[in-house]
Amino acid sequence: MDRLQLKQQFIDYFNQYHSKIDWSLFKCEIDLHLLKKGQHLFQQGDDAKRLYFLNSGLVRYCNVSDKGKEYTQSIAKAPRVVGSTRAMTLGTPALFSIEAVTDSIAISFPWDIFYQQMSQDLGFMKAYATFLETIFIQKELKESSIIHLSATQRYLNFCRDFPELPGTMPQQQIASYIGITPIALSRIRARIKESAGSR
Amino acid sequence: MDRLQLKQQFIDYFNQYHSKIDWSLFKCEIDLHLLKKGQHLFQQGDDAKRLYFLNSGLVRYCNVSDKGKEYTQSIAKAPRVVGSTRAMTLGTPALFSIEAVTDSIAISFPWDIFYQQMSQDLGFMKAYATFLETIFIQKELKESSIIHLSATQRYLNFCRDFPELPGTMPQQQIASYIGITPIALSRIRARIKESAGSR
DNA sequence: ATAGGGAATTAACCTAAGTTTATTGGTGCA
DNA sequence: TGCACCAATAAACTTAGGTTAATTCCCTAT
Repeated sequence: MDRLQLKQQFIDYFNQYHSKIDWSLFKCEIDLHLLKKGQHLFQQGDDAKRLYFLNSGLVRYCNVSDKGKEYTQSIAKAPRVVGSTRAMTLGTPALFSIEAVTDSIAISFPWDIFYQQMSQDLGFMKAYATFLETIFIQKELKESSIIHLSATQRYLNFCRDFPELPGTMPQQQIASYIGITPIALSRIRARIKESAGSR
Repeated sequence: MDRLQLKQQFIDYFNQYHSKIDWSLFKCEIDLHLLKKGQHLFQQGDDAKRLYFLNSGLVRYCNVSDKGKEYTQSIAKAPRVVGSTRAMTLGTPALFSIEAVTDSIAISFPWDIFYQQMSQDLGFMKAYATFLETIFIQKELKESSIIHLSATQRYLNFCRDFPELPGTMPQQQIASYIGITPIALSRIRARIKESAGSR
């Protein structure tokens, strides 16, 4: 799998959002990231001014609060654009790390150079806007689920949305995605199993 | 205050995100909304395919869950673009209502016509992308505050972010913004007052 | 083969917030 | 003037989830 192919996967992915993008503007240099499970694309606090494209694998966005609580904000499956919108656009340090849940492959390029080149193209901007709309809507839904649903229901939804993950991903990380402690998740799983058995 | 002035306020607002927007493309018809406190721009479940611009006043985005829990997702002060990104772009019914917290003035136009006209212009698309980046980042921060902070801390932050609102806005609504019941908020306020008195 | 370390489970206890119900306090309206 | 209604508070009780600590299980490295 060479760089050209990886780059083409990125282009194919973005074309999905808008078909008329002038990719001849895209000239910036590409970095390659081969991640082993547990390795990071970048860490909370870094200047994460690059745009990453996850060619294969699975990553999670996680951040640690002042009090040391770890929280998995988001889980992203390839193929997908990943990175910190905030860090890229405002130039502030990233508020989360991106960590490989499974071995993963990604490419990246400096956001400001890439954006400068591509923002000349209307097609790209339309695609980018659609991408932003999509991730915004996802965030709204996640917020709503945190507010309105119980931890049990959020776990069941997690199993529905990522059926391949329970078993693969450590339960601590699943718990942190749901917003609870691993102990609470363990209790919830026990209760689910029990009520399934008694039926 | 006539329509032309209200439209100009919208244009000024958007120019803030990008200065080179070709507003001659903007030809669609404008509706005017004069809202008394408590009235709605649209309601949860409506086809909210319009973009609204809040010229003056204050609104809240609120949604009611299956179980009848009300939650205030967001509070917007004029001048600001408001509306449901999801309902506009996907054409699905709105998941929240927009309600005037104080008497407010807004204008609106059909999103699809507006977008079709304005998306011809690169400057507009850059402004729109920047707008989306901004609201996405705000959502990320709100999610983080829900997960990592206690209700008490979220209340204190609310008072910091909207110093004019405690006293103006009913406490039920403040509670629903923080994600707790009015009873819980009342308890929290009592505890704060008490610990302030004992100091 | 075994010792050590992390992951998951379980139990006991604690705390924040929800629920129910009752009381107080304004505000508007007859 | 007083009634009615809603907002806010308060008290009593329940519950979900956090915290601490002990136990088991499994995997890896020696």
